[in-house]
Amino acid sequence: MVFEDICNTGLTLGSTAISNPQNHSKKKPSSSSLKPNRSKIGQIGSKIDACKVDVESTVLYRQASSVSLSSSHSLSSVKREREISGEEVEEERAGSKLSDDQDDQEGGARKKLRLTKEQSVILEDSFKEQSTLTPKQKQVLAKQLNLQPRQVEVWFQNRRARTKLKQTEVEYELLKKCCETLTDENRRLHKEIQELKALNVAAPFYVQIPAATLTMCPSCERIGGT
DNA sequence: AGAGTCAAACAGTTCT
DNA sequence: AGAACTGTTTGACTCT
Repeated sequence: MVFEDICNTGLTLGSTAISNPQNHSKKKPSSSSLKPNRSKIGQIGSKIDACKVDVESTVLYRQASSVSLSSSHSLSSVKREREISGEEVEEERAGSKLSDDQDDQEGGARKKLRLTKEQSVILEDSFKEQSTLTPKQKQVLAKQLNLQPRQVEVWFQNRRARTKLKQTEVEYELLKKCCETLTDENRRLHKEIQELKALNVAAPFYVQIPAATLTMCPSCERIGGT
């Protein structure tokens, strides 16, 4: 492989493009302090919809989790079980009620929706085919997944952003390797020059041309003719 | 649409 | 064992 092939990514080595924006650790705050800031009145309608979905999914998530937690499985298997039971979750999502889950919503703390395995698979498949959706495709997919079109839209936005981030990380690693290789090569060549110079000083036996006809370039220190 | 960000959910590790 | 802490993933939002 040629260096140009590796290095021609069109990227600049800016540190801001490399840093991971998600690496901000936070202590888990108390639920009462977790009020999302919602300032724009114009978006309240859609947010109410989103909240409703979250609340609904919370009920279902809890139901799925409580079953798994009663067993002796590890946390990861709990998650897997929840994903496996996605079909039930999906069914219940459609006809869920809010009334019997008021303890969860005390203080207005909002739980986060997690997509089921099936929903994720379908979204991933769609993304593989096309990374952007037409409004029509969005509608169809939302209906198929029993989600709000807005949720599908947001999922695609996030997916694009995170794909790009991963790609950037891969390219950064490639450029880093490329840079290291070039540095090594540069070091090696400098050393070689020094050795040749030393050799030249020690035994200039090969100079056959009369010294008077030769000139030395002051910058590159090469010997040339007149 | 993309970038930046927040925060819930989850996973792994350390401490008691 | 389980509480506490730390780090990661991901759904959702705002701003440009």
